[in-house]
Amino acid sequence: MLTTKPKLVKIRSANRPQTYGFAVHSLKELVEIASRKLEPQESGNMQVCLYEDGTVVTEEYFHSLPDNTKLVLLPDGQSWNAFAEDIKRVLELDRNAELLIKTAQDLLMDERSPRARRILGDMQSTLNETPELELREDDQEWFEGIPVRFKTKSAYMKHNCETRIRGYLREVGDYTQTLENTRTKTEYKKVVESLREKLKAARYNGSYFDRREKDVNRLCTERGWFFCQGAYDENNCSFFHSINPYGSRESRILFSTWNLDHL
DNA sequence: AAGAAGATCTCCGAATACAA
DNA sequence: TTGTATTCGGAGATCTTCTT
Repeated sequence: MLTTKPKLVKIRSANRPQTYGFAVHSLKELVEIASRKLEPQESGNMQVCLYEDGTVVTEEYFHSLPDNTKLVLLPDGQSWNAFAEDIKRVLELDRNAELLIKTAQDLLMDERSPRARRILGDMQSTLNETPELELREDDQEWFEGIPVRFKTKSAYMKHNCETRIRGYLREVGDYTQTLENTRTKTEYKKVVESLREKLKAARYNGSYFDRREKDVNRLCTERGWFFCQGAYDENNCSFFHSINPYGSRESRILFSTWNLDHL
């Protein structure tokens, strides 16, 4: 019996990144053995797509593929988006962080396009952030320029919030002088006084920036992420603005320009 | 004369420094 | 710890100058 040369392919399932190599004589054969190996629990019909762009592979097309083409096995009708898969891989930060930083650095060296440089630069600095560190002794760079009495990031952020709120309050108080009408003026003063007492009782809401606080008291996540809440007349931010001032000195400084309401 | 480019002014929020 | 004055930098508005 004449045996034709088998086709060599690499194939993975849609759900798992592990790739397997097979040597087969037809697409039909590939679907059979790959299904058994990769998706033994799937009972429905399966199809094969190109990993690269999701093109569905037919029997005829299969024979024209070069050896070692990367393929994906998935249920009939389901489409494959390699781009989404690549992004997902990049986002598996914990597993890939070091490799990613190195790769981004290398690419950045040769990259000329400003847009690509920006994306790579952002990625690199985001990956380099160390929000998990909390103590001054562990992240001295973060504390550069901050009085020595602050030993933890959270304590400083809390203080930072208090002074900010006091600043706002002061501004509101200063506005009194611009009022002409005496009755309005006294009423306004009363409101400001009441506001002052309430804020004082609430310790100037320092807990807003303190990630050690209970969920209801803080505006950030337990890791220190703040999300833009959208403009004052909207319920959320359509741009998904976010920042973690606990991550790096730069983010901490940048955060001081944040108003959390889009301005 | 019109539009582009540059310079200047003004306002605001936050940082900083200092006092109480 | 809290309050206050000063400084700094960014951003927008406005005015001025330059170019065509």
